[in-house]
Amino acid sequence: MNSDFTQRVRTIMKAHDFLLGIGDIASATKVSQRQLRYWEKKGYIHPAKSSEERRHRKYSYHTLMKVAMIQSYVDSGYTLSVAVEKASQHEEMSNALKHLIGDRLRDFNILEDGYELDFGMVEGVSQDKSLIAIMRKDRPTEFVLRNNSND
Amino acid sequence: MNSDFTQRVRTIMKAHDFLLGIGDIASATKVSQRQLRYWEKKGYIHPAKSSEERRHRKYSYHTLMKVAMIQSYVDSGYTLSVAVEKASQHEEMSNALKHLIGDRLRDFNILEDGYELDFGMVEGVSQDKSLIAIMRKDRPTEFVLRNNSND
DNA sequence: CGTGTAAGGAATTCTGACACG
DNA sequence: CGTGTAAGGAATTCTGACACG
Repeated sequence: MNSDFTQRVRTIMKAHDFLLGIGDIASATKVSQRQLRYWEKKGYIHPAKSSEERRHRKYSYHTLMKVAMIQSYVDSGYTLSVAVEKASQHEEMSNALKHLIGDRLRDFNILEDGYELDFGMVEGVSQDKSLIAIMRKDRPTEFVLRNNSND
Repeated sequence: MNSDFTQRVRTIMKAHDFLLGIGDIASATKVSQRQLRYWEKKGYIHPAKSSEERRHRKYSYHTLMKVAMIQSYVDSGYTLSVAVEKASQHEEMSNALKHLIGDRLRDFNILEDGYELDFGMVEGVSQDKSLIAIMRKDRPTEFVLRNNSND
C-alpha cells in the first residue's frame, strides 16, 4: 500500500476522462456517424459539455459505453427507442466499474506469469486478511483471502 | 448470473477496443502531439496496428494508459527515458483491470442509492458464498461475502 | 535530448438536403 | 422513424524543417 502506487492508480483514473471523436466512436461501436448525429438529435446521447464550444463533437467514455449498449440491444432486435430505454438501466455499470478500481485497488504485483491485485479487507472477515485477485496466463482469474504479511 | 447480463459485460469489454486520435490522447494526457510523435520515433509508444494503413495515427486504450503513466513519471521529475522504463512496470495494470471485469463479473444490481457487483466465489471459502462489491452513494466501496440465495 | 512553431497538403467532420419507407 | 449519400466549407493531422539548448 505504498503512495507511489496510489499515484499510479490516480493517473489511470484520470486518463479515463478522455474524449473520443465521432469517427472513433463509430468504428468502435459499428454505429454510423449519421446514426450518432440522429441519436443526439433525439436526445439519446450527448457530446461532452467541454466540447460544446468546438465545431467537432467529442464523446466521453461513458457515452461510448452507452452507444455500445444501445447498439447491443438494437442487435438483439429491439427498436431504437426501446434499446435506449433498456441501455439506460445498465448505464451506471461502467461508472461503477471505474469507481470500484479507484476506490478499492490497494496494490498491484507482477508475477512471472501474471499479476496480483490487492483489494484490501472484506466485511465480516478478519481484518488481517486481504482480498487478492490472482490472474495467471491461460488460467481463469481467482480471488483468494490472504493474510496480510505474516505468513 | 443471467445470460442477458453476460451479453452486456461482453459488450462493455468489446467497446474497450476503441481507438483514439492523437489530439484526443494529447488533451487527455496533457502530452503534446509533438511529444507523442517524438515518443513514437524513439519507440516508446506505437500507434495501433489497425491504423497503419491510414494517414492519421490511432491509439489504443492501452497506449493511452501508457502515455498517461509515462507523463506521470515525467511530472514526478524523472527523465523521459527513465519514465518510460518505470511506466513499463505498470503497463500491465490497465490490462489486468480489463481482464478482471471480463473474467469475473457475474452480475450487477442497481440499488436505490448505488449498485452491487457480484464477482462469484472466493478460493478457500464456502462455494455457497459469493463476493459482492457494494457501492453506495457517499460511502466507500465495501466487499462482502454473501450466501448464494438462501437467506 | 526533447519540444515548440510556421507551412502547405491530405484526411476528417460539419450542416442541410434529398432519398427511401 | 431511422439511416444512406453527395456537396462544399471548416477544423484536424501529417511531414520535414528550423529553432533552442
